[in-house]
Amino acid sequence: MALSYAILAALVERPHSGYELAKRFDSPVEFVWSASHQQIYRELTKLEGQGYVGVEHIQQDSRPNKKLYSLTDAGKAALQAWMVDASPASPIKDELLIKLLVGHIVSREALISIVRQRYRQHRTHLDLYQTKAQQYGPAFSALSDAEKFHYMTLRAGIHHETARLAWCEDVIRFLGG
Amino acid sequence: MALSYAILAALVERPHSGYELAKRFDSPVEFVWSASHQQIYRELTKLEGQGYVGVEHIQQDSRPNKKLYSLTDAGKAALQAWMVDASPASPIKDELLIKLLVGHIVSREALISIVRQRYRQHRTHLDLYQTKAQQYGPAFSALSDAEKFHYMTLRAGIHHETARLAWCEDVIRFLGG
DNA sequence: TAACCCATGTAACCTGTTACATGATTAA
DNA sequence: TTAATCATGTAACAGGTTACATGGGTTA
Repeated sequence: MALSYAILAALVERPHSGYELAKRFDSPVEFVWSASHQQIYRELTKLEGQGYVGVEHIQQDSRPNKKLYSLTDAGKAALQAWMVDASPASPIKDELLIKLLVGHIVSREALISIVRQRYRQHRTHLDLYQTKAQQYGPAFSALSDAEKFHYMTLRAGIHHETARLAWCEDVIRFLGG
Repeated sequence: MALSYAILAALVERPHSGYELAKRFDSPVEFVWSASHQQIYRELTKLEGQGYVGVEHIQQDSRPNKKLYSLTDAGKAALQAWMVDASPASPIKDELLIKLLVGHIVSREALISIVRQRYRQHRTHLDLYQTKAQQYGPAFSALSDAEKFHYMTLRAGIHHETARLAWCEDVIRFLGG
């Protein structure tokens, strides 16, 4: 469900090929949603069948031909209708929590190691979000509406990674790392 | 994958029936993992086939008979082996982010409404986590190892909900709510 | 008498992951 | 010559959601 709307949302900005969408949905930090190219091609086929996206076949010489997908009026209307409904908070579902819950059945060293690895990942993600946020500059009011909204999604990433980092620090301190 | 290990982790504490597991995995805030009863019964069948859990059929008079599942040595070993592997951070995947990314195509009022609803949920969740955390009392060092580890998972919930709340506040301020 | 708790399941469907498959162009 | 980029897909499987199905005991 959400993936189709994430695709429609990406198409609000401009038309994309499946390949382009796949690249944008590739990294857990790049876009607001993530998915594999297999999922995206499957979903685009469905969205086309529903009339929510239109396709233009583009012939290319020195590159494979591609299909450019764009948002139809029906697609935009469906997206808007979905947007005004509530989105309940989803459960946390972090594997590390399972591991920590029964942490007493493995060695402290092993736990410290996996929490440290995770700490580094969140550090990297946070740096990425912060670098991107800085590109919006200090003059927030000078930004376009679309840019301001995009900035607010970056804020979510920053809050998220900061909280995860703080938790990893708590745990490492507790484990005596 | 993770669900099976979450079940094994719950069985570390004590044997459970499918119904009991389903109750513990029911709420997004109650346990470290969530799943429906359908998923749990399916998974238990698989875990039994793998020899990771054992079943005891319990006859009851004034209640339906039940099956008590407990962790086998093989199950515990599998859980331990899984626990020492790294758990990469998973993508954020919050529908609200999609909605905010293209927030300019719906009314501010609608956005404020859905963000406020979400804010209230995170408030409720945070209160729950904090109430539970207080039950561990101020004497952390007096707790058993298992209790300390459980407390650390509550800390994750507290960090998580606090971060989400802060983000909702950012967004509401931005939207002029 | 209605709703809830206990207790277990099947079936269909949707979403997400992993593996397989192809093939030209371009940059190191 | 090796790897990356562009570009599209199929197939099998695992994980998660929704709907359907049953039925006794307890509490309001």
